[in-house]
Amino acid sequence: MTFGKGCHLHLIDGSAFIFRAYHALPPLTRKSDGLPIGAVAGFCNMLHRYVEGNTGPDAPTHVAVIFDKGSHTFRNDMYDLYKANREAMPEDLRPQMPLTRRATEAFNIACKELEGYEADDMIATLSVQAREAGGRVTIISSDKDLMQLVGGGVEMLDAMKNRRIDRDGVHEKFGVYPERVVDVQALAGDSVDNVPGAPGIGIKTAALLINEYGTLEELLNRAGEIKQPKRRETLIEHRAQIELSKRLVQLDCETPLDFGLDDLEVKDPDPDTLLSFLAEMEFRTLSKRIADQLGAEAPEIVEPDAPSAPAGTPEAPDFGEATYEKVSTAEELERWIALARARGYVAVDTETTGLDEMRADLVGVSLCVEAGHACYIPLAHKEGEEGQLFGSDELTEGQIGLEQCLSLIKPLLEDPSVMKIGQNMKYDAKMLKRYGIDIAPIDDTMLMSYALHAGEHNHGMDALSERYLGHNPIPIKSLLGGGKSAITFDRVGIDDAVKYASEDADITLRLWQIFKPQLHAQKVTSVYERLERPLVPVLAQMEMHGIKVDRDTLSRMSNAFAQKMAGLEAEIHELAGRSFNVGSPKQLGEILFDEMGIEGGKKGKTGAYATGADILEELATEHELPARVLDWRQLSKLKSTYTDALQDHINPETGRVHTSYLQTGATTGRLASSDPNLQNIPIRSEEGRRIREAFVAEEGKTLIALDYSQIELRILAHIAGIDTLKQAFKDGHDIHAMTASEIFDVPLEDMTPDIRRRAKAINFGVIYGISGFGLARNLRIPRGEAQGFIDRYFERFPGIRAYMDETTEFAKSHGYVETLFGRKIHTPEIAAKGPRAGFAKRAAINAPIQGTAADIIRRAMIRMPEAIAGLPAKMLLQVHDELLFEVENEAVEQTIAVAREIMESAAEPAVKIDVKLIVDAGQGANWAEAH
DNA sequence: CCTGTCACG
DNA sequence: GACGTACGTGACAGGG
Repeated sequence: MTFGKGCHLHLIDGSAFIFRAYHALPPLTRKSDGLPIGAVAGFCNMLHRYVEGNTGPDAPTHVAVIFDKGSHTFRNDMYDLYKANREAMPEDLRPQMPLTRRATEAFNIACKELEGYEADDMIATLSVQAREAGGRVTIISSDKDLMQLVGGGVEMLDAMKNRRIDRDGVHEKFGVYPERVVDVQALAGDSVDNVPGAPGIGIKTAALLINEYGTLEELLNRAGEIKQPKRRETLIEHRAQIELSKRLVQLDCETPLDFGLDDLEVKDPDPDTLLSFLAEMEFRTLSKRIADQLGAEAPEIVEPDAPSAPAGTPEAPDFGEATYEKVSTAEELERWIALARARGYVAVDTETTGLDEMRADLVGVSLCVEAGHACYIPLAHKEGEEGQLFGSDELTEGQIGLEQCLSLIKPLLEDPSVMKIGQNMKYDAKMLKRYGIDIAPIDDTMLMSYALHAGEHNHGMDALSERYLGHNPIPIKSLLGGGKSAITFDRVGIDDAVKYASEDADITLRLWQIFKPQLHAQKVTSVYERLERPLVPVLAQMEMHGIKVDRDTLSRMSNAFAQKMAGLEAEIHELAGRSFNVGSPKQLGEILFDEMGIEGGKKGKTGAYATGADILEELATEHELPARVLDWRQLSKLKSTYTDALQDHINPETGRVHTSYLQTGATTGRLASSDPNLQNIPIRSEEGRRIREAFVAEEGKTLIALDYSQIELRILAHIAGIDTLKQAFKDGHDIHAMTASEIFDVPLEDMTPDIRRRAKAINFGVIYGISGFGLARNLRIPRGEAQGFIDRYFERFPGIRAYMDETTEFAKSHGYVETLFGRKIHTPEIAAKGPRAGFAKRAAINAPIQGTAADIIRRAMIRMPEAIAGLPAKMLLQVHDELLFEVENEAVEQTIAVAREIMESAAEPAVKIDVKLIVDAGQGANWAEAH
């Protein structure tokens, strides 16, 4: 195609791309040989993103990436100090420069440079040629030196901010239009390029003067007329320097090019060339992404867990060759502490007698400062051979005393200039806190893995070690045994303990070295630093506070449940005609469908009849027995899971229940609670709700519950941009009634509870990635009817359908979805075939909504301790959209006000949500009252 | 150890 | 055209 009218030339400032890529990424190296590769990686990513974005009316017909060549140009001949203050190119960038040229060629984009000229001059020349040929030009750069070229079909595009700069944009920046930009620059000078200009005159003054006198020449000729004496003298005195400056900033539009515009025509990349280049660079993610898009097979790249060393640590020894030391004297410990201080970071792991940090005792500490070089400090190992009934309580010889070790190590662990690295640091932090150590600052490999790989795999150390280091750690079972005969870590022989504990610290350090640069490369640094890491001390505090649970209340309820269950059991046996285990679904199924001859029994994959609540409920309309079983099951659940089990979780020392929050448990960013799970305490049934009466405030204190009202629907309204929903929230309307009114054409004043209930189910369904089947089951209506509701819903809210389609498309092309705060949730199953694809699709639709809500409450929690620091209040529990506090009676109102404000504004300033977040508050002597 | 069931948001 | 489906969790009991 001959370049002419209707053509659109894109000129990419290659150097700008490279430097941006270089500074935006950590110093990545190629795994196989340690070649610095970060800038090339960033460059390729930018190029790829650029190519991807080339759709629509602004798509180019011609394109070139223009590079600088050499450092000596004609400007140095004019002025030997030109760009003389530039720092030398970083050592690790230099070898990457030729690779960026190869990258450009691999993408099949014209790659041009010219000895003795700057890229800017070539860009100027090409722009002028294109403009004269009647075409459009977009210069992809934010370099202000290029602004003089704008106009007459030439625009600039700041790729980073995705902002187009036209003549008005230039005027905004320089106070003059493009044709006078060089005049302003000549006066103002440029410290970056070492263009002198006129001393004391900046862009503002320069623009003022140029606008007054028209041109630089006119200004210099009539400089004597200037009223301000200082300016007048400067201009007269430095006239030569100003004129030189103008020649320096003036771009050369007549560089001798050995190619023409027609040579720059846009071409599709050749998959083989591009993919083999990416493979050579060992860019795994990008290769895969591009291969998927081109419909080609991604070439194989050596796995990171292959024999080669992890990035940045080419000298890391194999685990087999690692040296693990036992530290048995204060001198040895001091030497390790010095090593850690010298490094500025140290991996730390604590060994204890159990998994409950509130009750376990510290047994030892391991440290690692360098891959393959770690130590273990045994502190409380006891004598006692295997098989011996009672171990002696004598401490094994050769251990530093606990007190001495703590006093030596405390300054290191609390030193703000030494980073402490751990796997699941919350555990170690809580443990150490009980020994008077506030460990900080911390990095956590488990949380890094979560920020990077949520949805891909779990984040336990064993899994991470195998996956990223290709090494299976020593199983703890091999030291402790299993089952009843399991021993605690203090009974493990010190030599074994040294191997195990040192290895854990070693693995942690190696994982850290791998994950740290990845955070940056994957753009999840801020997720990790703002949403994950700062939550650790907050959760640790909450868990250590615990919540007071009244044993007597639970015990009384247990007895009452037991009595009722016994009555029901007798009734059930009577109805069945024989006694059987009501708690056995298998036996129940046989009774119902074989012995009693009820029709419609369905067997699951195990061959047993299904007896779920939904099935029993259907049967209950006709039969008495299933109805009784349902009652029995409810009581059984409440008793075994709550009234009985909770009592066992009351810590004898504190009289409180201390849950443990798992920060990486849910893929979406939600927390999970365990041991016990305090996020599923009953509330929906009246009988179950009473269990909350056992969760009480201390004497003289009150429990406060604050929960976000409809947070997920509000987020949906924002993300999908549904104006009707936004307005309804703004007006404080009943959102389910409003939805019902919209889709069922019922005026609000005629709303019935049943119609509203249906709309509510649809609203929730939407959040979950609605299906006709799911809604039908939930509402117990025919599938066709449910589908009709959904169809009307989408008709009424087309934006929701669009959101769903866009989200699934995004998941398919990227392999992940994102929350408003940049949390990535990977969706590897999205490409699956069959029913798994359906699961993955709905999960992908739900994840940004649920995840954004999770991010918001996390932000509130992170800010909360400081906000309530002056109040006699403690944050105790989080239940996804609710926070529970315990506060002195007299400060209840104040605490509600403060906490509510933090929660309602938690998204800000990072994200502005179109719908206001509303927090409801309740208070009382127990959780039932407070909610 | 896995499955079914059921408690929560 | 059939198939199987609401999203995210954890604990408990039964049964192999």
